Amino acid sequence: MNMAKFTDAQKEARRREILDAALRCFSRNGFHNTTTADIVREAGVSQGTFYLYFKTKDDVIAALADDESQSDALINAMAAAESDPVAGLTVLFNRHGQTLANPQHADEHRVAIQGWAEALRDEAIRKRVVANTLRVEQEIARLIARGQESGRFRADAEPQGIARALVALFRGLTLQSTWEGAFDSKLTAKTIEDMVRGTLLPVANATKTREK
Amino acid sequence: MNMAKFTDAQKEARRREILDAALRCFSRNGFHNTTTADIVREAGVSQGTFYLYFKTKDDVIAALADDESQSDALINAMAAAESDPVAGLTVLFNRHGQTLANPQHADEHRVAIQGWAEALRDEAIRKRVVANTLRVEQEIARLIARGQESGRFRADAEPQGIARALVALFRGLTLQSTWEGAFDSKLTAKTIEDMVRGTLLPVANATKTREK
Amino acid sequence: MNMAKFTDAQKEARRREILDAALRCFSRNGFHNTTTADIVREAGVSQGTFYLYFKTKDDVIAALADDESQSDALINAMAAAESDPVAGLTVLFNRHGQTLANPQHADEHRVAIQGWAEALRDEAIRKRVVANTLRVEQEIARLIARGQESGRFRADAEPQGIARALVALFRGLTLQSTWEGAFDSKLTAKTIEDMVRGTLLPVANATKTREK
Amino acid sequence: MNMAKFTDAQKEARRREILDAALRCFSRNGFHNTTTADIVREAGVSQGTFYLYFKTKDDVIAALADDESQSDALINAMAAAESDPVAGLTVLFNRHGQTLANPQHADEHRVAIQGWAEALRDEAIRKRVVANTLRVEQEIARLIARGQESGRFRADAEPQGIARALVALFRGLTLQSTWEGAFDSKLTAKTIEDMVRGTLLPVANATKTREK
DNA sequence: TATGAATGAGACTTCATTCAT
DNA sequence: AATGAATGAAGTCTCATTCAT
Repeated sequence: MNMAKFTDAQKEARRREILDAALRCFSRNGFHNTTTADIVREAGVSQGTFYLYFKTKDDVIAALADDESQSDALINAMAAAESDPVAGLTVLFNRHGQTLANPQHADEHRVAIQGWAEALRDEAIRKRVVANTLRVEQEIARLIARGQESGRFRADAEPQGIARALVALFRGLTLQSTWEGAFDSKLTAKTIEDMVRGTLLPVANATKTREK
Repeated sequence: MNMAKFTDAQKEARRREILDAALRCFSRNGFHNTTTADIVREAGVSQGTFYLYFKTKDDVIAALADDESQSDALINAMAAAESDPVAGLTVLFNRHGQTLANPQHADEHRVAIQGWAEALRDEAIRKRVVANTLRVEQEIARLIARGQESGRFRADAEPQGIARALVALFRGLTLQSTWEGAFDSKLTAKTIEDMVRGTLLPVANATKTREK
Repeated sequence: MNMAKFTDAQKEARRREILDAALRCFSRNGFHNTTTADIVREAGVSQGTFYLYFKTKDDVIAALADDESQSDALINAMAAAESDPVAGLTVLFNRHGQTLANPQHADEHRVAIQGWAEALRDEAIRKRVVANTLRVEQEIARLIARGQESGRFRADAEPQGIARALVALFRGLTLQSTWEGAFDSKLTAKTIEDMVRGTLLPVANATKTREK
Repeated sequence: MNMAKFTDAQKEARRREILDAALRCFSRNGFHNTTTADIVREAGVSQGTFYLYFKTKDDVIAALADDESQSDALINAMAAAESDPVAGLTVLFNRHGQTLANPQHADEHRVAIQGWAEALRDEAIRKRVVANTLRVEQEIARLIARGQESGRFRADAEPQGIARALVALFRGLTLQSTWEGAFDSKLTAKTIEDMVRGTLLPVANATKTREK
């Protein structure tokens, strides 16, 4: 017999196809109202093939949860790369605001929300989600700390608490923007900026900003 | 003739029992991993009885979504009742922070999160959740507006945007506190207060507070 | 305790109401797609009351099968009452043709057909239907025999066989007229008359008739 | 790639097995007292397999209704093939009489009767049954018309009406022969022949026949 | 006599997963 | 590596019937 007919890259590509198909299905109908039959139909493969790439249906959910982490991580990386922490935060906010308003990411958001619910009952998923949350929080806290070190952020702010609040805020906004078709991203962005400014910037700066 | 065998109150009580049982089950295993058999076992009634009080299993989910609305409404009512809008907001934050930390409300939060996911695919649930969101936002926005009228909040704040952000923030915190066993409510409460203060209070006040 | 609060007549009236309600329901949805809940709703009584008047749901079906017999019997009685057997048969045909075309009897026909199917699996119903069939056949055979005795029908006709064929014919026409909205009763009546004439009347008569 | 694991013929055979099993079950207990579990047990397949070949239980009923049509059509085809219309009718009568008396066809007749009842509430079935009825009527009417053209049948007979009456007659006889174990097919056949003769054959012929 | 809430067996159907080809 | 027919456990919901009031 000939072994390893397919390269790893080919196999990975196949896996991705199935994963993308699953994402679309899950977004449309939710995890539990999506059958493996739906997924394979959407992916254009057979039932048997599905099980060559995933051990169970829950496996797919977990794999998608990882994906989500990766995209978040990407955003963070970009933000952290900025040398100016204020600009870094701005990049972070804008990026996130854009994905909220961008219909192209709608599927991912819809599936992410379902993942949050799933995390309640699936230990593996929960661990991934929590770990991801902590990681993002650390990134943001570090940005804030750098801003404090450089004297541009108030020294008495709590990087940890603020970071956590910001992640929570983003998650909540994801919910709202996904439920409602329209989403006033400008108003929201302004509010967040105000909040962050009021909390992080020294009074003098804050005042100046307001007076603009 | 028409001697009502059971009063409406009795029937409502029965319904509540089933609803509470369902809440416990859903909290434990999630909507979709809870069978009607689980619910009736927990409630101590027969399968048939369940369908005497609910048309379908999804009906229970919707009913629970309503419940959630009611409890939120209660909180708001109390907050709005305060003559001092600043105190009103404080009541609101404390209340919410307490329920987050209170294990007694854990079931409700766990089910609420699942409801958010469910809202993505069930129009009826989505409408309820969105309507509830708007209602809460209005309440908070009104509190803020009253604070602005009395000159205690900055006039240039956007009540609507801030209210929306606060609701989002609360939702996100609900996620985090439910996933992680422990939740540093003190740090979180302080952060939120800071955020709100920095955003709402006039600079002079904000500064004073900070200096305390 | 006071016994016999209701007279038999009152009880019978109540029973009839339920029976009529059941007939309407069965006609609409068939025996098996009609629930006892449907029947009591249509009759305006409670579930419990239903079981005061009927032992089981099948009981209702049997009772309706009897009803059918009675109405058929009525028709026969009238036909038999005619002193002239030819006129008697004519009455019989016309009566039957009229009920086929009459929408008022539609429910009864629809339920009768279901009874035929039910007779296949329910011994009690089958016995009733067969007994009824035989009785009607006897009546018709007797009419024919009387016609033969008076010399108006051909002596070599087989009353038994013809009677049986006529009953079969009527049943088949019931099917067709019930399935199809419209029913050309005139053409059918003429055909039956021709058939009977050709079979029963002496050649001379038959010819004369034709020549008219 | 797309190596058809099973040929269409194999799949059709499997479908037939289930269909035949269903026929036996329906014949025994009726549509509504036959469970899908009964059918799959009789067919020797699993529940899941059943739903691989039929969308619902009602689907099976419809499929059987079609089968019935086909067998009837077969009979007609044979009758129509006869060059002599009188002989054609005879073939038709004999065929039908034989299946009535033949216990091998008992199941089909029992199920056919149930289909008649089912046609009252299921539009799809009704359409099939009515269409089938019309088709058979047309065939018979054509036979009669051919007989008239060749001068062997009376010119004043109404092919349409007679055909319709004959179909009705056959249906009614199916009922009777199915309810009662025994069925005097000889007497019945003779009666039908007499009826048809009396109606269709010219007087001279009719008389001659009688005198035989 | 009348009510209608309660019951629970059982019906239909779905679906994740397997395995022979 | 790929297929897709087969499986059967399990889920949701219905409904004839009972019984305490």
